[in-house]
Amino acid sequence: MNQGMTRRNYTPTLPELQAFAACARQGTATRAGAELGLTQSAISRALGSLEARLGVALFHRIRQRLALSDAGRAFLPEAERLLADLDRAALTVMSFGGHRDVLRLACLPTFATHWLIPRLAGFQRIAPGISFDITATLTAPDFDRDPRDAAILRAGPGAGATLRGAGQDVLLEERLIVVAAPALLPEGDLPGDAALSQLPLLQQATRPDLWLDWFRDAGTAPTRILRGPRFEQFGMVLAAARAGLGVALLPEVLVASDLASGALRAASPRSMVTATPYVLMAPPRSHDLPAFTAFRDWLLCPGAVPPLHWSQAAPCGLDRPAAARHPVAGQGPSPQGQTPQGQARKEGKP
Amino acid sequence: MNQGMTRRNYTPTLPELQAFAACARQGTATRAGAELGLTQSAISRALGSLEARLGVALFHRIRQRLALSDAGRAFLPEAERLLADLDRAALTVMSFGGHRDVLRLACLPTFATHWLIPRLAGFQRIAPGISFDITATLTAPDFDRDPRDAAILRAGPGAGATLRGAGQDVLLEERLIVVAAPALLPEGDLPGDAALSQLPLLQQATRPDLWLDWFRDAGTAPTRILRGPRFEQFGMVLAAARAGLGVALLPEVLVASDLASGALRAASPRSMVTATPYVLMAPPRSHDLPAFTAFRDWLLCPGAVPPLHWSQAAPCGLDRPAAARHPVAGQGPSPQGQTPQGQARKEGKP
DNA sequence: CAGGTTCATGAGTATTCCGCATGAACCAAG
DNA sequence: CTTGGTTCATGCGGAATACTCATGAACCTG
Repeated sequence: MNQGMTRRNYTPTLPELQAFAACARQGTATRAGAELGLTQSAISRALGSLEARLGVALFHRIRQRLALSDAGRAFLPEAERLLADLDRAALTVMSFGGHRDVLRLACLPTFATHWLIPRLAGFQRIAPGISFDITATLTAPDFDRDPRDAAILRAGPGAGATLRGAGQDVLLEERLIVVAAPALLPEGDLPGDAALSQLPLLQQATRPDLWLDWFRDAGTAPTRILRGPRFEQFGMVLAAARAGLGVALLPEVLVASDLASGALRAASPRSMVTATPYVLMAPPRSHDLPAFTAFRDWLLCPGAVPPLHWSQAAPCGLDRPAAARHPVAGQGPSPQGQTPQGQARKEGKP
Repeated sequence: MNQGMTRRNYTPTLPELQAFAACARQGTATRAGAELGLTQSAISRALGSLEARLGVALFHRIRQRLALSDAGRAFLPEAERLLADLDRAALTVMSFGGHRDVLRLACLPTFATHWLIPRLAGFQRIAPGISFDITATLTAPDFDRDPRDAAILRAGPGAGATLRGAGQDVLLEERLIVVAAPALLPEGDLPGDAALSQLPLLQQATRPDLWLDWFRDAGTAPTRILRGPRFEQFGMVLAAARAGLGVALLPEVLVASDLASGALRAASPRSMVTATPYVLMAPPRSHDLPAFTAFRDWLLCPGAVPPLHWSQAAPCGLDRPAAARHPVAGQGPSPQGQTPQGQARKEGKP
């Protein structure tokens, strides 16, 4: 095999390390392959090759699953750190060069984790010369001081001078739905609002009014609505819902994969669209960066951002029904921590 | 190219990193190739490939030399650390490897150096899953407090409670012979005892009576016998003999290879067997360790411990004429520093 | 039982890594 | 100046690596 150079026989190859890390994350070689865009066969071989090379069983084969051995558990953080360091070192040195672009984005954390990052592989295929430096934020950056090229947040009023002159492109609306772990829901039809309010309602501390808006027409007492475990981010609320701690009101785009896998179920036929869609915002200087313009074009193109369970022939836009095509200049975003103004639109049966 | 997996296009390959680091060290691709066992061509390509991948010139080509660029200078420590970390991580996880047992032995230092360790390769071939941790000692370990699994010392009376309950297996007798560097010996027949006593006699400080025992029947004055350079261990005595400092009385098993190579010659046709053979001693708990029982079986098997110049077809036991098969329980060893009790048996012509 | 999922592995394919040979540039000695 | 040696870059070809498709065995569910 292409060990290359005079590497000692025990030195792992990068494909082996990647296969190992993906198997550890996914629990099966088949799913690791799906994550890495390879076949189960390639993963199985790479893993077997690595184990033979090191003379250690990194996984126990338990029926049709891969369970980390003690050695594998010890090796995993090392392998993941090595892979991350290698990427970081390359990106760092690339900043010396004029021919590679690093696009620096700020993004709402849960949206980055659950929507943006899983889709970036698609953009990489289109533009392999562009890489990313993504930081989490709840507030819009001051583009005059902050070196970041763009931010993905929810649009909204306010934010003062921080977005002077920054343009905004609407990516998708924030459609909220009610979900819960299947064990928490009664069998049969979906519960009505009255029944829902009897269940523990998971609270998002930075969006305290969401449940109030949801139950506006139900006449439910506010004290009851606001009672329930409280979490600071949507990501935490999502985890609590999965754990069966209660019923959650979450953006649909963040729970698509959990709904598909059955970890969560819709708990109401209704949904609620807020007045603050997700937007890409950027200062005028960013429009001079080829990396940014390529990224923006891709995000806004109706066929460019596939659903998470992407396949070659899948039509695009299934999770982006109505993306705006023109920037809304001068309008500030409402960070996740601010109460949205205006009436949230309701959908579904009242 | 064999990028492997779904690595981003900018992620360097290991051959590239190695070529880069070697060029930085050597200053030319040709010398880097020599260091890595490759041709200049392979190095040049790998380096060019890495630079193209990162979009950065890592070296300036100055006439016929490679000089690190600023980017290259920044990248070098990262690259070297990554390569080192990768090796270290692999070695670390390998230490979990394959059901390996570590057998902890204490052993007389010169016996370990000259007899045991040179023969361990043979045992490794039989039991590759067992490795060793060998420490030097002149005294028997207290197996109740000491974590060591076994010890190889000379048997003898005394030693009190340290060996309570420890079993002993005789490995081989201590047969002493007189040797010297060839240049120190007269031509022709071996010298008699009278002539020997005229030569400097190398003294073993922890075994002061050995020469007295040797010359018991010769009527040589004790003062003359005990005159000569004095050393604390047999290993030092052996080195002094090789250096031609004098005549040495040493265990035959420790000088076999020097006799074979001609560095030393027998200086007397006689030999003297002491009452304190080499023994393997171990507490009862060690008999529950598969590694120990395997080692003990190997040591005690008549065909298992070959002479140092071992070959596939060589009959075993040539240097172990009479190994005891049963443990001598409760009998303490005499450390090398103690005077043996009882009359040493004499062999050869008187 | 049938149907689906999983891992391991044979056989074959595409790509990477590398060696040999060569040309151009550079350097030192005569 | 010429000659001989050293260096880097690159064409061409071969061996090894990384991977896919297909298949069998084991496992799981209805």
